[in-house]
Amino acid sequence: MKPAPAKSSGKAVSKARAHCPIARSLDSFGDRWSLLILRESFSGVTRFDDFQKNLKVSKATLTARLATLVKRGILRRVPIEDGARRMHYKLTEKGKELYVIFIALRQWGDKWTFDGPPPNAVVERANGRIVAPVEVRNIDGEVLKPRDTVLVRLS
Amino acid sequence: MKPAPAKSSGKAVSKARAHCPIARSLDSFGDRWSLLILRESFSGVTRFDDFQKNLKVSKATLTARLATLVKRGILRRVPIEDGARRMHYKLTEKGKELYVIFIALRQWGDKWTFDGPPPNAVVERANGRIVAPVEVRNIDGEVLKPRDTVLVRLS
DNA sequence: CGGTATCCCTGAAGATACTG
DNA sequence: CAGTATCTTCAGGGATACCG
Repeated sequence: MKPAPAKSSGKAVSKARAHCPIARSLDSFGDRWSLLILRESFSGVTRFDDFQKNLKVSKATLTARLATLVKRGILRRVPIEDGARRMHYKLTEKGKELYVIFIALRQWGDKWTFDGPPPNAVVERANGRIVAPVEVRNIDGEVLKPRDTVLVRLS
Repeated sequence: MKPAPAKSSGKAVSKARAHCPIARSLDSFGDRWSLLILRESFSGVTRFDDFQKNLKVSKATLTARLATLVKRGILRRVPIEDGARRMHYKLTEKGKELYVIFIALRQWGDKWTFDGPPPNAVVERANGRIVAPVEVRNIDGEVLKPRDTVLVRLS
């Protein structure tokens, strides 16, 4: 496929997106279904059918989203060794490093997007203690606020 | 008169989305433009025209996205006290708490979505030191990995 | 089981023009 | 400056049917 359909209209990637690591991140997994698929992945789901049953997504869409996530290197497609044509979709290292983002999104969503008290909590598996809110820290472990940091271009 | 209009097609919010704090988070600010607008907000931009010039977004779209962010309580619309009809769009507390998410998205995007070395880095304003990678920690400050945590429903 | 192949509908967003 | 209004295009995704 061509990377440049020219045709400026529509969903062409603007320069503002192309150079922004935040936009590039969400372009990698931030669409309607990919993050739900990845949420399932972090819960241990690996099979097409399980994704489909859990998410109630159409098969065509699921196929497309899984293919994209594989192409992006976030999931890996591995055949199950059982003689059948079954497939596993497993998180790559790149995918696993989305973990902190997902936890941060969860914490913010639980805190701010429900009317009542948060309906969920992330807890330690071993002892059930609530996980601390994710924070930005410097290399000394001190918590940083928005005004404490700035972006620099390296290239 | 249909008992269940259902009207399933299109972008209706599925149950999978409605109850998922991750999906709800991205539904709040994860669209094509909102996160770029918020990126600008974290850089100190507050005025319509500055958003428009920096992002090269159409005015209609910018108006719509700003309105949505205000409605969601992420931005606040405040008149500038200069006699003119100028407006500021400022981050609310809810908006400011997106900070850690944006930093995490930036770090992941810089690390994984460029072919060469990361083109950007988040550094401390005061001394230029690279900010540590955001991590998930328990209340004792110990770093947690995906297998160490689980989601529990409170309601 | 794990997909393809169509067909259709919808919403996001660009372009352009107009307004107080 | 800070929007509205209108028109159009386009990609995502549901529904449905089919396949090895």
